Amino acid sequence: MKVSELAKRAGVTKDTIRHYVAIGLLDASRDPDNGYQIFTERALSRLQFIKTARQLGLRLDDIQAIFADAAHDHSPCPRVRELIADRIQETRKTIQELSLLCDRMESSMEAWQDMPDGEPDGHSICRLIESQMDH
Amino acid sequence: MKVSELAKRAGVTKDTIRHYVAIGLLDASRDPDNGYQIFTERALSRLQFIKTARQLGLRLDDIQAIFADAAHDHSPCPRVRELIADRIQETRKTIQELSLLCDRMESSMEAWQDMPDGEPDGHSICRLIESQMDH
DNA sequence: TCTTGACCATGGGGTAGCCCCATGGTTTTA
DNA sequence: TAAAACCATGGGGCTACCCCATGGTCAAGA
Repeated sequence: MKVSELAKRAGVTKDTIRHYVAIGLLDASRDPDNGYQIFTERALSRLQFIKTARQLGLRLDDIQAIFADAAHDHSPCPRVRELIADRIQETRKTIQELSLLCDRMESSMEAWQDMPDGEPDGHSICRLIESQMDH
Repeated sequence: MKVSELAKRAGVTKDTIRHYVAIGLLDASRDPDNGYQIFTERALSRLQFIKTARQLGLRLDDIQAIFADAAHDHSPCPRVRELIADRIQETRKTIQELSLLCDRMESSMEAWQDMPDGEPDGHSICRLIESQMDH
């Protein structure tokens, strides 16, 4: 099948496929007449695998490593368990950081509730932000 | 002062300053003898302002806009209130998405608890991930 | 059969906010 | 005076693509 059909069947964009092919995550043969890429059913299932892995938070190079394991007749499963465990930690940390950011933003908004908008005076840029400068 | 001193006093890297100068967020004059950048105390306070704004979740182009307001004798405060309100919404949404991702990862890990690592067989790539393919 | 619209490939730029490296000139210090 | 420290410039890298322009190819209707 050609790239558009693969894209439609997998539910991704052509650009995504082109990207995966470019980095060697997916491979295609070529129609010798016109140079068009030809994908097999196998490519489709690989692409679906990639989609699932992405939904689980894996990165493209993680998925590369998984494919490399499989290609070397080595079970990628232990690696997958580790990767996901790591990703869970990272994601929790990110969530925590974003929560703190949210707190900062909200407490600033609250503090600004009773502050008038500052008018430009040549010294200050924005009174609201400047009022938060020690935090 | 030269770039290193500014960097040290503001608590940012030289590269950060170079970046800000490159995009016009910060400006510097030049020593005519050697072309070195010269920063004023004003640049330092601008940089501190930028740091605070970044800590509040504002993006560099937001900050550009704030400076542009101030430069046009227009109070940036209303804009800042809007920007932060928007950013709060976005951040909440991101947190929600990451929480869902975390849930997916955790429920997968749990489901894999009692699954053995699959051995390569030429058809399957990774049993663990494939077991999640319908979600 | 011709045309026109849909499809394909390639290459390049953009995203956010920097970090890191290499090269080569300058300044400072011992 | 020579080495160490500092400066500027330019380019590549990160993440996972998206979007655009150009130009060739194909398929279906008039």
